[in-house]
Amino acid sequence: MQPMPQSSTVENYLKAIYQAEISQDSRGELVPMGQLSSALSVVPGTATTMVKALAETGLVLYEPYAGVQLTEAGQKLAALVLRRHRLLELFLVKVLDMSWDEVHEEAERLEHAASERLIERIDTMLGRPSVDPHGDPIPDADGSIDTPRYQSLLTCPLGKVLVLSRVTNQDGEFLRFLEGNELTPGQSICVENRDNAADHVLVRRIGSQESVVIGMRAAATLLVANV
Amino acid sequence: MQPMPQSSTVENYLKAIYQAEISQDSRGELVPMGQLSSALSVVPGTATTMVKALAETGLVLYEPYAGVQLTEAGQKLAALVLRRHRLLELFLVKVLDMSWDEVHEEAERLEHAASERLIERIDTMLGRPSVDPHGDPIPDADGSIDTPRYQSLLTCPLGKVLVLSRVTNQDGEFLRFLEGNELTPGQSICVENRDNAADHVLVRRIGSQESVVIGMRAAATLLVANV
DNA sequence: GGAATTATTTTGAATAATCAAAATAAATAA
DNA sequence: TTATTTATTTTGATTATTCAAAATAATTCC
Repeated sequence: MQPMPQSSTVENYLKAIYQAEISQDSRGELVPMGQLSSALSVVPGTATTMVKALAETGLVLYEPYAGVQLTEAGQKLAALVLRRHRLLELFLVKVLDMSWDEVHEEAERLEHAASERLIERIDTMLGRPSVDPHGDPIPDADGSIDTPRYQSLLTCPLGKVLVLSRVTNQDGEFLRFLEGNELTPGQSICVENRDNAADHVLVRRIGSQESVVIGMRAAATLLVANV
Repeated sequence: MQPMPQSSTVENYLKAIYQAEISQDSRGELVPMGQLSSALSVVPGTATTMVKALAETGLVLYEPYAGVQLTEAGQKLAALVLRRHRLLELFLVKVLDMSWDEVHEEAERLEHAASERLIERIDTMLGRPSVDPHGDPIPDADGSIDTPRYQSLLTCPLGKVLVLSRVTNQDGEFLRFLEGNELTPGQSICVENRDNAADHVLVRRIGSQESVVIGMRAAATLLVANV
């Protein structure tokens, strides 16, 4: 276990592995190199090299040809990066009045520059919030995170009033589309129909007459909770 | 003139050259490599190498064995880095309630991560301020800066009521010392005595009974204006 | 003005992060 | 199970930034 490097590159690798791990349908699985390298937009060989170095420092476990997995220490660091990211996003939206479709990129850079001290201030100022503007849960200062198991628009019951709770898709274009239709976290909605042939779902915001057609791919990123 | 790199290293070099240039007693002088390398805490050879690369991009003019100087383009970029730094400092103090002795380091990192867009928001929110918490002038968005010519505690008249306007020393220890004695920008003060033999000056804040003894080295960093 | 000192540049090497492309292993299909 | 396809790893280079130490230029000091 080597002295741990602390570059933004390392933080980005840990974050990517972390997010791949939690989005894995079945838990406890190794993240394959191909998935990691494309998440980070590097060629596969680069990811292999980097992950081997990370393994030296004890932040990840690496199994050749199988994949990579965070250790306890790696998980904690990754959660803290995510914490910084999400608190910054919320801060930019609430305090600086930026729009939710532009804060992701900004936070992507600031998360590596903001000190623990600054993040603490922001957390306090925002009243220790539990989710960011996209409904993503914010890890607390010791790295623990509470991730509610939501259903997506693809799996939730039809015709029932539900609360749109989380959007796991940072694409600015898509977020502006949602905002334009008032489909933002906290809104009550109802899935009126799901058409597999047409590959889309029909969503209506409670209080609106119009329903919105969303492709299945995109609909999978909209998560809902019971009222 | 090559495609311009845009790393935080480049920004730090430009900023250091810029600040060396304006603190130069006589203007229009080249900044020697030794001065630059020690400002950046790198060995002289490193500064030479980097400056030669910067010269390729057209951001600086380099004369071997003489020194370096910013071009028009380099000046503008440096001013924008300084703008980001100073707006961030003020923002951290005003909005996040951080203390003026801790914001320098924080801004030192954030200045390379904050987008023009974010800086614009901050500038607006703060009401387009002209100086940061240390009284350092904030360049505007097109890189122009208005630097009033202040006198220091070493050159100002004795026994006259003056306004402490700027502190050109970011050392946290020193700033806490000043704050402890309420010697912060905006306060009215008076230099009661200057003792060359003892290498110190005697300053009194108007409204206080006690006067404070400050060494000449440090006193040179306190700048004052007429009331 | 030549010797000693100081500043600057050069050279050679190191580290972090990356890519391209060849080599290899694993998975899939026939 | 052999051949093919796909994923992963290795190898050799490259770029940015840095340092140590040798070489060189400039300055200062009798």
